[in-house]
Amino acid sequence: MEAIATKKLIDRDEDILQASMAIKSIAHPLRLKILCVLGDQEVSVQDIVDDVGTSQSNISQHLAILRDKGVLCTRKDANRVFYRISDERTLKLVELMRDVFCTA
Amino acid sequence: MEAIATKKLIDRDEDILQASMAIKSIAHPLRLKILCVLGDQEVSVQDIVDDVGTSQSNISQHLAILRDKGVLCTRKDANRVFYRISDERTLKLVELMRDVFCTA
DNA sequence: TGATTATATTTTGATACTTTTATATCCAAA
DNA sequence: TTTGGATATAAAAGTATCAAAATATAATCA
Repeated sequence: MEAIATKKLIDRDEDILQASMAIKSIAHPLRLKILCVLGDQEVSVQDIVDDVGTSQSNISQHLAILRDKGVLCTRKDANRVFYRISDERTLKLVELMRDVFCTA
Repeated sequence: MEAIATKKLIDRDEDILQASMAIKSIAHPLRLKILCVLGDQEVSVQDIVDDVGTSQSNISQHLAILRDKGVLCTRKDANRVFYRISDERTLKLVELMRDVFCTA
């Protein structure tokens, strides 16, 4: 019972695991909101805290998760840290998620 | 400190919650693999079990999660149930996830 | 009817995740 | 060199998720 004209999605289990872990880091309301607040810009932690609206500690921990998965990267300037989205295609991903899941 | 030319990603908290819940249902290795096995086809539970490789009960639980979030839909034929991906754009999403997160 | 195949649901114990609170570190300005 | 703002880390407590096992439902067949 083989597929006839199936597009290749992800075939290696290793890749499936890696992708699922990265997606998991995005699949939390606060972390998805962080991505939406960042957009294509560089934003300081304090500004993210103000926009997203939870404690600084909580934001910092969620930022660490996104950073550890490679979704975000940082630049330090004096005593402030600026976060931005590492790969601009991540924004396309968020837009597509919105199109598919938010237009009910 | 306002953004100047930021694209609108997801602005309503309600939409962010809905999107994050749907993504969360995909962000598990077995469930992502189920999507990859399905592709654009309709596949029976038993065939999914054979392809993905875990117990029938476990697959059924994961299918229920994807079904409840609207990612999958079903058709029953006699005593078998066939699953397919509800919205074909979900496949685009998986492809983009693969491109962004699996090409390191 | 009784047996068999296919799928779904419930329960349980373990593990992982999230939030909160408290504390620590880093850096610049005074 | 102390002070205060900004960020990170740690520990604790609450909550959610997971896989496995057992059980249940539903359709088919003998």
